[in-house]
Amino acid sequence: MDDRFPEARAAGNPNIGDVARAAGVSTATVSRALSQPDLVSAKARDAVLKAVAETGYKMNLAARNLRLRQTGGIVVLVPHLSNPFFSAILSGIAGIASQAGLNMLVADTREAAGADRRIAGYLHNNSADGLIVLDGNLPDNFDGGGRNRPPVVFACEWVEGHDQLSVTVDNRHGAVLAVNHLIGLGHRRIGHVMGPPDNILTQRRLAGARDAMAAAGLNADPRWFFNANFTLASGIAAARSWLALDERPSGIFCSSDAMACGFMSELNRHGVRVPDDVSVVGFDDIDIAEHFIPALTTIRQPRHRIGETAAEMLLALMRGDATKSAARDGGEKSTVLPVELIVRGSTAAPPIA
Amino acid sequence: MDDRFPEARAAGNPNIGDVARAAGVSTATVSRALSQPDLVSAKARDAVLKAVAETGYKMNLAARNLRLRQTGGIVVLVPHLSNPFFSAILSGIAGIASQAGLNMLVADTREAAGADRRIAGYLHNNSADGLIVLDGNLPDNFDGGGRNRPPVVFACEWVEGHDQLSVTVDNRHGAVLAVNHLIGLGHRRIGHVMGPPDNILTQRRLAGARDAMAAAGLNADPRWFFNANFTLASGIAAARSWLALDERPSGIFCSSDAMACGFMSELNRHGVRVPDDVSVVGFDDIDIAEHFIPALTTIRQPRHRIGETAAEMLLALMRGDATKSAARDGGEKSTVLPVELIVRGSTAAPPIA
DNA sequence: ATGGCTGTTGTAATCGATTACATTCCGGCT
DNA sequence: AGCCGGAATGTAATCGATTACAACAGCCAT
Repeated sequence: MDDRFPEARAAGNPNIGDVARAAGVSTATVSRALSQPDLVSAKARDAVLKAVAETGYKMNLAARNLRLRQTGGIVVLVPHLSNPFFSAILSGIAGIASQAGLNMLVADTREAAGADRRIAGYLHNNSADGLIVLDGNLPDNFDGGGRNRPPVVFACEWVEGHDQLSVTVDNRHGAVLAVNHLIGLGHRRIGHVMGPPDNILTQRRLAGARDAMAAAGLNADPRWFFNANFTLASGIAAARSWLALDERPSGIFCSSDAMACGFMSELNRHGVRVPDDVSVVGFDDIDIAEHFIPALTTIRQPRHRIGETAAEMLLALMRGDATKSAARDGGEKSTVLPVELIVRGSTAAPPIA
Repeated sequence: MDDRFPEARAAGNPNIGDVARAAGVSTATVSRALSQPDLVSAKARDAVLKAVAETGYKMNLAARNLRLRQTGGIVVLVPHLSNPFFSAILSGIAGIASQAGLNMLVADTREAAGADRRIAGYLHNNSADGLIVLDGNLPDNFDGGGRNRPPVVFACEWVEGHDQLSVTVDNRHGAVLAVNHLIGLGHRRIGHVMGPPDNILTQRRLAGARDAMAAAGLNADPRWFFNANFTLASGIAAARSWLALDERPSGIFCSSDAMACGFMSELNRHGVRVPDDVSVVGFDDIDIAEHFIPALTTIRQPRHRIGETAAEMLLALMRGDATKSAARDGGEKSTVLPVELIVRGSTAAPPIA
C-alpha cells in the first residue's frame, strides 16, 4: 500500500525482523536477547548477536520509545547557551546522560523568537523524560503546565517556594568567604557588585556579603552596592560608578567572574591598579580567571560536578518512576555542593589611606 | 492485554483518537488538519483546533517519527563542549534548529568514556536526520560507517579530501591580516603561536602567516614558530619559550585568542609588557578579548553566524532529500564567511631595539 | 504415568500518527 | 436523467520494537 520509501528497505536499515530471520528465531527472542539477555538461552543469544553483527542492525529508537511511552532524552534549559559558565555544566550533564544512553537536548530559554511557547512545550510536553533547569527565572506559566510533567531537577539557580529537587552551591557561604578574605587583608570599606535583583543567586550572595560585613562591625554603605547583571558589560558599568564615588571602597566583591573581569578591565583603562589601589574578588572561577591580569581571586564553583550531580539526580528520579515526593523519600534529595576560596593576585592589603 | 500503564491514559496525555472523538471527525482528518490544513474544510479545521485546545493534545513525536522514518533531530559533534568558542556556534545552530522544530543533540567528541563508539553510532545510526561536525579530527572510522548516513555539514573545521559541505571562515586571509597589521606597525621580527599540527585551521593560518611574511621579505625564523594547541595553557608554554629566546620576535600572531591570553598572562608574570615590549594578535575574538588587559587585537570570526549558516545549509540538505551531490547542484554549497581585523590595545609599534 | 514446575520460545496486540485507497457528496455538463 | 470530476472524509495498513500470554519441552515428585 503505502510505499513512498521503495528504496529505504532495500538500501539497508535492517529491522528486528531481518535480524530474527537471519538468526532463525522470532522477533521476541531478538528483542529479549538484546535488552534482557538472561531470559534467553546462550545458544539463541549468540545467534542473535551474530545476526546483529552480520546485518548491521541498529535499533530504531522511535519505535522503541513509542512502545515504551518514553522519549529517550532529557532537556536542559539554559539561560544563555553562549555563556561559558553554563557550558562546563552542560559538559558534566552530557557525560552522565550519554553513559545512560540518553540524548541531551539543549534549549536556550532566552532565545529571541517565540521562546516562551517553546519552553512551555518542553515542560508540559512529552518531548523529554526529564528536565534539568539552569534558569531560575522562567516564565510564569512554568508550573501551570499540567500534572504529567516529567521529573525536574534544578541546577545552580532555582525557583524559590517550589519544592523541586536541586543541585546548588552554598552561595551564601561563598560570599562570606569572599568578604572575610578582604576583611582579613585589612579592608574596612567593602563594596559589592550584584547580579540581577530578581535572581536567587544575587540574593543569597548579597545576604552572605551583608552578614560578613555586619559580623565584622563594618558599615555597609548603600552606595557601595552596585546594580549589575552578571555580564562583563555590567561589570564595566559598575567600575564607572566606583570611579565616580567620593569615598571609594578599597575591596570589591563581584557576584560573578565576568563582572570582576569587566570591572578590572575598565579600572585599568582609567589607570587604577588592581590590587594596589583596589582589591577585587570574583565568583565562579571561570577558565580565564586564573589567567586574567591580574589573576583573579575568586570563589570556585565545581561547575562540571554540578552538571554531573544534577544528571545523576535526575536519572534516579526517572528510574524510580514514582511521584516526586515518593522518589524523594526514596533517597534523592537536594544537594548543596561546597565552594572554595581561591586566592590569586587580584587581592592585597588596602593602600594606606 | 499489555497494560503496564493503567494510569497513563487516565492521567491525561490525549492522543489523536481522543481529539478525533472530541471533534467528531476521524483521526485522518485530525492529522490532516494539523499538518496539511489546506486539505480539510474550514469547518472541520476549526472543530479540530477547538478539540486540540480542549483536550490539551500534544503530538507524540515518537509515533510521528516512526511513521515518517525520521528522528526529528540533528546531532552536533563538538570537540570540547566546555570551550566557549564553540558555545557561541552552538547557540547559532540552536536558534535555527528550534525554528525548524528540530531537536538539537549535542555530543562531545572528546568525552572520555567510549567516545569512539558513541560517535560512530551517531554517524551510521538512525539517531539523527542530520549532522553538524565541528571537529575536523574525527576517528578514522568516520566514513566507513555505511551508505545510509544522514546529511553532514562541517563547520569551522573540516576534513580535507572529503568533499563534504562546510561553513568556514577565510583562515588564511585572517592570518594575512594579522601579520600585515604587525608589519604595518613596523615589526620586522614576527613570531607565530600555532595550533595542533594535524588541525586544518593551524595549517591554513600558518600558511597565511608565512605568505604575508614572505611577501614583505621578512625572515621566518623556525624558532619563532611555537607549537601549541589552541588552549590557554599552551599559550603560557609558548610564552616561556619566547622568554627563553636570545633574539625575540617583537610581534606575535597567536592562532587563537585563548593562547594569546595565556601568552600575555605569562609575559605579565615575568614583567614583560604588552604592547610596549611585544605586540600580540589573536584569532577568534572571543568575548573576553575586548576586555582583557590589554584589550586584544584579534581576527574576528562571526561565530554565531557560522552556526546559523551551518544549520541553514543542513536544513536545505535535509529538505531536498536527494543525494549529497544532487543537493549540491540544487544550490547548497560550501560557504566561506569573511573575517575581520579588530585593532585594540595589544599591538603597537615595536620598541626601539 | 500424571500433574506441576521451570525455562525458552513464538504469536500477536500494542504504542500513536500518517496516508494510500475507498467512499461519499455535490455541482456542472451533455 | 445520467455521468464526470473534484473536494472532503473515513477505513485501515503501516512504521519497528516490546511484551502479555500461550505453547511447549524437559524434569522432578507423587
